[in-house]
This record gives sequence, structure tokens and C-alpha cells, in this order.
Amino acid sequence: MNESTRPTAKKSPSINDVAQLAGVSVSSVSRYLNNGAHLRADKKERIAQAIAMLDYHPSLLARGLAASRSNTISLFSGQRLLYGVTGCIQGVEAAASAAGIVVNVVLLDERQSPDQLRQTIKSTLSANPLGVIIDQPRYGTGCDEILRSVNKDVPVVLIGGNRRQGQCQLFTYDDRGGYAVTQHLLRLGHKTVFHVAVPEEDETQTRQSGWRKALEDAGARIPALYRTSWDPKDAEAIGRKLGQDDEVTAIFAGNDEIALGIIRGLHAVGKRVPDDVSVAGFDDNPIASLSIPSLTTWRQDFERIGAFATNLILNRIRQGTPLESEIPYYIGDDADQLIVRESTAAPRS
Amino acid sequence: MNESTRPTAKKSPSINDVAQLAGVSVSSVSRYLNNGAHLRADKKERIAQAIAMLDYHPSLLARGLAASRSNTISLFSGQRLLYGVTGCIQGVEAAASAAGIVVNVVLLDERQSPDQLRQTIKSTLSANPLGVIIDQPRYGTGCDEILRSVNKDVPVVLIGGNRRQGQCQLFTYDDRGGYAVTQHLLRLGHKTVFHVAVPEEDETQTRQSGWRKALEDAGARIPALYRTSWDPKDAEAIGRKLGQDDEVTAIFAGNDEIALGIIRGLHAVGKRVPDDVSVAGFDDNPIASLSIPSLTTWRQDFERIGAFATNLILNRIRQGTPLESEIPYYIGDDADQLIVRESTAAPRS
DNA sequence: CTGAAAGCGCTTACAG
DNA sequence: CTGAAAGCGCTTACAG
Repeated sequence: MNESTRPTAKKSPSINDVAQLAGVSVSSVSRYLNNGAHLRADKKERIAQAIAMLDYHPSLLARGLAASRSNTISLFSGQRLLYGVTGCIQGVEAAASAAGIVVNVVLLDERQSPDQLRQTIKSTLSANPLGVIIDQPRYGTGCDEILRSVNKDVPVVLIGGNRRQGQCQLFTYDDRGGYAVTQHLLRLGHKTVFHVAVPEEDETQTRQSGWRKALEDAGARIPALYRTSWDPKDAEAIGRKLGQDDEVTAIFAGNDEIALGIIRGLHAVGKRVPDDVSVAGFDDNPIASLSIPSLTTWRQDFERIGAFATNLILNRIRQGTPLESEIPYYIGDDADQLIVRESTAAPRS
Repeated sequence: MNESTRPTAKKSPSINDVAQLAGVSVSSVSRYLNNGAHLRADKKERIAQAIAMLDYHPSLLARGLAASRSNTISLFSGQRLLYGVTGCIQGVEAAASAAGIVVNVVLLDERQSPDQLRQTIKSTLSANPLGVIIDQPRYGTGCDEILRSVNKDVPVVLIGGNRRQGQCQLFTYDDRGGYAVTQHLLRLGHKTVFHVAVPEEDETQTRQSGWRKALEDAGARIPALYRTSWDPKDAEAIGRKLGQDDEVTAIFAGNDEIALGIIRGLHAVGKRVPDDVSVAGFDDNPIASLSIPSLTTWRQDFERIGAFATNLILNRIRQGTPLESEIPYYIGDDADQLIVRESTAAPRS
């Protein structure tokens, strides 16, 4: 590091420097920093000026230590930054940053030993975050450890994942999406719709349940469910299998990547999409509009969810709004919608 | 939040509790925590036991404040978590977490006001990170502000982006990749290769320069360069245009998403890939193996780069290894390689 | 090798 | 409305 090329950063000013320059006590500056209450206008003014002159920025560390609460939100997620997770992170960052809060993104690598996981979690929590967000908590991950270790007055919001009793947990209306996608395919004239489900749906309000409901409502036959891992290679194998069954004219895939895997499998056995088989995805991953054919899918707004989770925490902290924990939140609005593209069409016959 | 369902987290133990339980002074526990030097074996043993019994984890906040250095690496990136960035984050997290270090991922949203950006940066830096990593720094972003604000003894590593004189900066061998991809296409028998460049290549060792070199070495004509934004829609328009020129039989796209956009454009004007036109991408984004056709591309190992950056910082901190700043690091090895898939083939004629 | 003491930069009762 | 003082949980000279 060539230090000389960087401007010599002088020691940054402390609250003491501000107090001296403004001619007030440190306590007053602290009050000013925290809410400005109980301060005479002229003092406020002087403090503001001193802060501006010195370009003072309070130390997160010292504040966190003194107040047993640091201006930080810890966001835990799995090790792989899949599409939904990145959207969520962006939403959390945006909402937090707008509130002057720093986000600590921690990727919990499940390949690590439980001890290492604990270490990471304890360490993160030792920084006294304002709140904690856990994206896609699963059984057997650090989620239990986090819930166990976190101070009980620190609000925790879970996003998706396996349902945890007694926790504030956000879900999207996956069932609505599954219903809409399936209905779309039925309306195109397909006799029924096959579903290839993504893992870990242990809840009732899922893509799968929406799919089932739509079939029931339409009086359509409910075919056997296919399950795949998150690996599109598995989906490709399933696609190959489904492609050999001429009964299959419409497939609803658990997400967009799975859909592409299935389409590759269908192609491999000579089926065209959407000419022979219609395939729809889920999420509206950017790839959905890039692939050929582009994918009909259900758009999910992950950023909004991340922002929502963040604001729940901020409201809890600032206004004491409780995090209604008993009932999970289902959130969804106009941003979540069916996007019809090239991969679905009326059946040929 | 239903507190009752969470085990009542008792106040976590402090270094004092450990000292008392072990029957030693706080200083000794601190020494044990930091390196264990100058401590009698039996004391070490007692301290270790006390720590285990209490499940003690030192406070990052207190350590950071007292030592003016917290066990944290701050990772700055742009607001959008594109493929390369997420890989890099994963690599940084993995390397950091293996070293017991927490990563602070901060997304700098360029739509924010300069003041807000400064606020975020100063705030992050006030936590005294061990080191700072900036992914894909651009002119006009917070990068300048970070370099200006960071204490000069804090190591900073830049990854990619615009070259900053005097900074330690990591680059991949994009030129090698560009060369390999272009050469691959030429060897298939294409007379020349068109290139659609991604934005912000202000350096010499780029995909573009590799492309140019390969053409020169082969004595092939160097066609006019096309430039696109990061938005695949623009690439689609370019693909449409290129598809109308029958001279165009091979295209090297600046990245995989651009490649897919181009392919869509080609399709729109009736050209098939690879039958009429070969298209290669760059990065080996997961979508490259999912699309139809799957993409020939240059694989980049972003995780390795993130891990490398992290280790540079850790070595600097722990062993005082200087961060040779004058010369940027170009890193690449067997993980970076040409992946030949379906989207490239010999020209038809 | 070890401990007592000061200090990191804040917040927070406690007095006034 | 305002300040002096204690304390948050550590590290780090300083003595010994």
C-alpha cells in the first residue's frame, strides 16, 4: 500500500472535540446526536456548526458499546447468493441505509462445523445489532443457534423458509402465484398441468398448494407431483422424462432456473416449447426474459420483502410497534403478478 | 415478538467473568484471547476452561473500540448484486469467516446524494474495519470518498473496476479470456469475430484487447467494435442489427447475459445460433449452461478473487506483508478457462 | 509471566 | 435545559 498516495487521514474527531468547539458538554452533544430533545435552540445551532466544521461522525463502535445497541442490522443468509437472496439483501440495504443504519450481511456456510457456525453467530451478535433478519431459515442451519443466542429484546424477522412457531416471519403469496400460473395454463386449453416442485415446502401456502387448488377449481385431473433439487441438472432429467409422456402438455416449474432445466430436458427428447409443451417458471429471475423462449412466470419482488423486514425492525425499535409474531405476514401486492411470455401457448391439438 | 418462545438470553458473560472464574486478571484473559503469548501453561488451561464453561465470546464492539481496530472487513460494492459481485462476496465471506472475521457488506447506491453516500461511508469506516475491499470501483462513486476517508494504515484492496493509481487492485486476465474465446471462434473457421463490449473498459488488459490481439495474431480483419450497456435489451438491439449483416458469423459478447440478449436479437431477424452465427459469452454465469443453446464462455472464478483479496488484507495485518500497490495483481489459474458449449460451431459455408 | 490502571468514544442515570 | 461522573467491555502501556 503506497500510503503516500492517500491523503494522510488525521485522527477523526470525537464527541469531545465537538463539545469543546461548540462550548458545551459532551452530554449535550450526545443528546443532540440522539434526538435533539431538551436542548436550547442556540446550543443546537452551535453543535450543528461544530459537527459540520469538524466533519464529525460518531463512532458506531463506541455508541454500540455504551448503549448496548449498535446502529446495525445483521442479515443472515445461506452461503449461496441465489436470486431471491440478492434481491432481499438489496432491499434491506436500501431501507437500512435510508435510515442511516449499516447492514452486516453474514453468509452462514452449512458446510462449516456447528462450532464454527456458533462462533460466527456469537461473534456477529456480540456487536449488539439493532435487529436480526434471517433469510430462508432452514432446519438444521444456524437459525436455531441464532434464535437461541440473540438477546430476547432484539427483534428478529425471518423471511421465508421453514415456519418457526412464535417468530415473526414473512412469506410471499406463493399460493396465489401457483394458482395464477396454473390457471393461465388451463385457460390456454391444457387439460391439466404438471408441477415440478422445488425443495422445502413444508407449509400450506405454497406454489404447490396454489397449483393443486387451481386444478381442483377447474375440475382438472391432478397429476403426480415431481420434486427436484435446486440443481437445474436434476430438472433437466425430469424434463427428459416428462417429454416422453405425450399426456404432458403443460408444466409449471418451481422456479425459473428449474423451468430452463426442464426445457433443456424436453428439447433433448425432441419436444419444442411452447409448441409441444408449455412451461412456466416462478420468480421472474432476469434470465426469464433472456432465454429462448422467454419464460412465462410469476414475478416476486424480493427487494420489497427485504425492505419490509427492515422497516418492521425499525418501527419496533423506534415506535415500539410489536412484531405480531403469532401470525406470519404474507406480503404481496401489484408488484407480484403473472408475466406472460413466450414459453406458454395453447396446446396443439 | 413473542419473547416467551425464545429462551431467555441472559446477559452474555464478559471478560471479567472469565477472569474471575479462572482466577486470573483481566489482562491475562485479554492476552490469552489475542495470542496466548507470555502466559503460563496452567493459566492458559484455566482460562480456556472458563471460556468454555461460560461460553464466552468477546465483544466485537469493545475490542474494536479499545484496539481502534475491529475484527471486521468492510466490503463495498455497487447497489446491484450482479453475478460477479455475488461470487466475490461469497469468496470474501468464506475467507473471512475461516479467519474468524465478520464481513460488513455495504451496497453503495449511486442514486443517493453524495452526502448520503458520505454518511454511509463514514459510518461504516467509524467501525474501524481491519481492512476494506471495494468491488468494481468506478469513477464518480463512493470509491474516492472511501479512499479519502479511510485511515491510511488500513489496507484497501480494489477488485476490478477503473484503475486507481497507487492502490492495490486485483484484476482477472480478461485479455487471456478474450483471446481464448476469439481464437476458439477463429479456429472453428470463422473469417473474423465481432465483439460487443461491456461498458467501462478503460484499461489495456481487457476482454476487448484480447479479442483484438487474437484477430491480429491470426491476421484476421478487425471489425468495428460494438458497445452495449449492461442492459440485455440493448444487446438484443445490437443482435438484431448484426443479424442483418451476413458477414457476421461469429460474435464474442462481453458477458453471458449480453450474449443471450444478442442471441435473442439474432433470432428475431431469423438467424439461428450456432447454425448461422456463433455466439460466445464471458464469465460462465450459471445461465450459460441453462440456456438453449448453452453458451460457450470463459469461466471466471469470482469467489477465488474475493478470497484472494481477503487474504491479502489478512496477511498485511498479521504478518505485515505489504500490499504491493504500484503493480496491480492479475490473478488467474486453471479455474479460469474456456468452456465450449453449444452456442459456437463452424461456419456453415 | 502477571496485574492495576488508564483509556478507547460514546450513553445514561443522577443532580441541579 | 445542562453538566460531571460512572460505565459499556475490552486493550495496552507501565510496573513489577
